[in-house]
Amino acid sequence: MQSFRQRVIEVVRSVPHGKVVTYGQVALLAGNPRAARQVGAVLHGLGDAEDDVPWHRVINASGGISTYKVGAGELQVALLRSEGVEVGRSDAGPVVSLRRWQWLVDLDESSGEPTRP
DNA sequence: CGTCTGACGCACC
DNA sequence: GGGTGCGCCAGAC
Repeated sequence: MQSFRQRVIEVVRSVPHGKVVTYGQVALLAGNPRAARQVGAVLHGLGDAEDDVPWHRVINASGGISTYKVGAGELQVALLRSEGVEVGRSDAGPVVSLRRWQWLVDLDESSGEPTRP
C-alpha cells in the first residue's frame, strides 16, 4: 500500500486547472478525512520530483490561503489568478469563493446524482 | 523505537 | 458574524 503522502500527491495532481480544493477534501479523497493537517505537511515537503504537483490549488476550508505561514502566500495567489481563479480580498487576507471555484468530483456518470454547487 | 510538530477543521463559546 | 481551543495523525527527528 502506498503511503498517505503518495496518495495526497496523486489526488492533488488530479485537480483540474482553474479549480481549487480544500485540505480536508484532499485528505478525504486520499482516504483519511482526519488527516487534513498532514496534507499541508506533505505539500510543504514536496521535492523537485513532485514540482508538477499543483499545490497552489489547495486552500483551507475557509477559502483562505494557509501558505503565508511559510512565505508562499503571494506566490500561491499569483498562480491561482494566473489560471483564472478569482481571489478576493478580506480583512483576513486573500479569499477564494469555494462556492464558485471548488472542484467537486462529479458522480453523475456512475450514480446519476451529480454533486451541485 | 518514543516525541514533537503543524500548508487543518470544526465544535463551542 | 468571528475568535478560541483542542483533537487529529503521518512525517520528521
